Amino acid sequence: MPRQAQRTGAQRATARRRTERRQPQQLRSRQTVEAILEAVVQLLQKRGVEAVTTNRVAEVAGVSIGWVYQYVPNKRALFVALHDRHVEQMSRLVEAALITHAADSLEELLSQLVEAMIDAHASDPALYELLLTEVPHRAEGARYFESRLRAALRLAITSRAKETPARDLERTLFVVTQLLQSLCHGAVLHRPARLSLAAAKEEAVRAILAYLRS
Amino acid sequence: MPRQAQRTGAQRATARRRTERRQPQQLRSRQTVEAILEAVVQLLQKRGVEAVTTNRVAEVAGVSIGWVYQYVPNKRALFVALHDRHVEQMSRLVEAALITHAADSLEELLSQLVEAMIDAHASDPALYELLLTEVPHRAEGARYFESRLRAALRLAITSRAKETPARDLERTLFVVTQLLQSLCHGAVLHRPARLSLAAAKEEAVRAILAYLRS
Amino acid sequence: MPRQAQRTGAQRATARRRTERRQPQQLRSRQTVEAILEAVVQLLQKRGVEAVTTNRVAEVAGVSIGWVYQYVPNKRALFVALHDRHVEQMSRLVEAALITHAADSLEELLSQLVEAMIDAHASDPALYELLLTEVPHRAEGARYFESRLRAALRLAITSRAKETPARDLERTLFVVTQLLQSLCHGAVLHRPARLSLAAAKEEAVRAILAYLRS
Amino acid sequence: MPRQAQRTGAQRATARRRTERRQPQQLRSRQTVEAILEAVVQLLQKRGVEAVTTNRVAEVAGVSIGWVYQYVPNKRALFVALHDRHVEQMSRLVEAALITHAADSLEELLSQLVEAMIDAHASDPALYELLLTEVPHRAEGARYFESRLRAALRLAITSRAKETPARDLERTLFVVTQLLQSLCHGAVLHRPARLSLAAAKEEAVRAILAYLRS
DNA sequence: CATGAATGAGTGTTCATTCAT
DNA sequence: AATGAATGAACACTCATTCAT
Repeated sequence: MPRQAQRTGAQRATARRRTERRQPQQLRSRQTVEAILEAVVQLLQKRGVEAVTTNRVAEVAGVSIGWVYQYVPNKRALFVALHDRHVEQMSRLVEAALITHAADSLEELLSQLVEAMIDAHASDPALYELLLTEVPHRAEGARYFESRLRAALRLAITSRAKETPARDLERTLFVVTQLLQSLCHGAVLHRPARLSLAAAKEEAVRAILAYLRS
Repeated sequence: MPRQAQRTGAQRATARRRTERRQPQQLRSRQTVEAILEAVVQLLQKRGVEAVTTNRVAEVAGVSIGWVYQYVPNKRALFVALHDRHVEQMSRLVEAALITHAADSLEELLSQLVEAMIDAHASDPALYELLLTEVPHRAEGARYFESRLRAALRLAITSRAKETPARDLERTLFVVTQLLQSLCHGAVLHRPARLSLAAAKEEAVRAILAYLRS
Repeated sequence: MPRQAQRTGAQRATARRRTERRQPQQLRSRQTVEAILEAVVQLLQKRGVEAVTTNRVAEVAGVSIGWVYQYVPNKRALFVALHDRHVEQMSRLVEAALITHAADSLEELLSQLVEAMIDAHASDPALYELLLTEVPHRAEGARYFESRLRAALRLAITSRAKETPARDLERTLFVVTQLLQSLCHGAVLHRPARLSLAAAKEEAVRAILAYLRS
Repeated sequence: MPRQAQRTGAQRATARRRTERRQPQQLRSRQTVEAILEAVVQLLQKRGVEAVTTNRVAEVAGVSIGWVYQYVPNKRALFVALHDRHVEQMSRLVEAALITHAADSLEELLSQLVEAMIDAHASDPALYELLLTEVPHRAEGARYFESRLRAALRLAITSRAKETPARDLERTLFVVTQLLQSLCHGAVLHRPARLSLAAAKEEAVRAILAYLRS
């Protein structure tokens, strides 16, 4: 993830206590940030974006408002952190799948990738939608995710050169990255009622393969 | 787009004076709304979402704040209207292309569609990105656009049955709708530096055709 | 009623058209004011004080907002006029009873007075209470009513000198005026659940007579 | 006075920190509320109801507007609190007199009651009048005061049974409550110029006794 | 470290009032 | 005469943020 202006506050705070109990503090702050983000999610789910106020977040997280400002420089950073966390989770998912199925066929790998990405969102589509539509977010986050996804796919495709006709890799990666994302995203959020989730997954893989093999 | 509660105020006012000056009033209010939305866009571009306050919008639009509230019931509706307008423009674009190229091949049609959709956003990518990331919007808008796009594509595909192998239309439409959107959207906003816009367009068409012909 | 700054607007308007159609105009404006006040009452009853806005009053009265301002200089005057109308109605009631029962005993007269005043309010106690508690009103109105009531009672008592022991008339009138008002008012608005309206009326007369005869 | 929703905020805040600084906090909030109400009174006296805006109240009270909203949920509650405070003061006055003069005759007690109630208002009749005519208030407040006054008078009268002929207590209490209130109220606000305050007091007692002994 | 009392700038919105037609 | 479109001052209220303790 690119350097974040928003983390500066927390970083400064951390810098201040370089010498002693560094590790425990790290853990502590990680946990605190996690609790805070969880509070944001809870408020988002139960009461919508409008209900997300810094004071309420602190209350739900069970910490004081002052403590929140030790880790998060301002409200916006709260949302940014939320998106970043999501991006990080998704990236890890993708990378894990890539490694786990390094020996499998492209079809198998894509199938697993689609499965993982869809399932990650399907557990709470409403929250995911809220995140995309109502919670302000830097496009940067999405771009960062795409760059990691692209890197992963580059590896996946180049290491399986024989399965696909040789073509401009840059173009291919751009397209595959978009397809993978939009088909998973669409399967969860915009799938027509008459299309089952399983069918959507199947078709997503089909589409990507069709492109790669063309 | 589904009927909008937000327009009701103006509609009621118009309804009251059935007989005289109907057209002028219609135009007037249409123009006013347009001026207001333009003011929102301007503020968005020049000073970001945070700067969009109802009073500022009125000022920039050159109307009184009271007048704004005659046409827009609250701030949120301002953003909704902005998204709706965008969705409407895009829908018209798609439908126009469909009709204009009714006699052309699928490849030609898709090519034109991609061209039109990309160009529509490429004029001000920053604004488009802002709209998607920072300006809160009901997912409904996107879903409505997709339904119109899907309807258009259904027509395009079924009327060219011989060009593509027969397959589950529902699945096909779902996929093509996603591909078209994400490839255009991605070409404008997430295209890697090394990929030209023209190349992205070309590759988008390639990808969709590859899927359709598979 | 003392000269009212609030009527000035209407008076000016009337003065402007001295020469022609004087009578019809008079009637017209009287009716308009009446319609306006009726609209205020309606809004008061159905939706509370907060709902009474000049624009809504005009709408309910079926006249234009500009037309309202021809007769009522500002919102406050609307409330003042409402109170004034009420005071006028009550005053007339008292005076009519006085004249109608000029030949009757003091007891009979008081009985009729109490009956009339209570009945006048009992038809819509809620509205009456709203008028007293929520609708701002100059104390002047109440004082004016008291002065007319006092004058009426002076006539009633002095003309029946033999029925009561001679005493300081000023004191007597002050007390009787207060008793009559508060007992009627109280009978309608503050009567304990276990006390019937009839009993309250009876007891009111009893109390006033007891004082007068003491 | 019935439990007030308006106080809940402060109460909850106090409850949260059970162990320490309880008393100071209590005092603090009590003082703050008092300062706020005093500010309302000041604005009322000097500039009228229209001048009472929440921001101005905060300013005059010497606290921040945010702080005001910690104790008072909305503007209306400000007025309600003002009335409640007044009702509470009057009730205490009545009850204190009742106890102080428990051993005295009914005449003496009534005399003291009248004295106390009139003096309480006579210090600033204009403010009192404003409160009744311009400051919106729930009728509930008045009813609550009457119920406390009635309870006090019930005790006073039943404990002096030999002084008055036995009669329907409910009726008697209703009447005496009204008389006491209206004569005191009237003595302060509606007394004719030619009647001294002392005379009004005297006559008030006379009237109540006359009724009780009849 | 950690708190949470206190702040007050800034917001969305209303509605009394005017005045060109 | 009569309208009602248009105004914009003013308001109630919120909430991100600070800082003394």
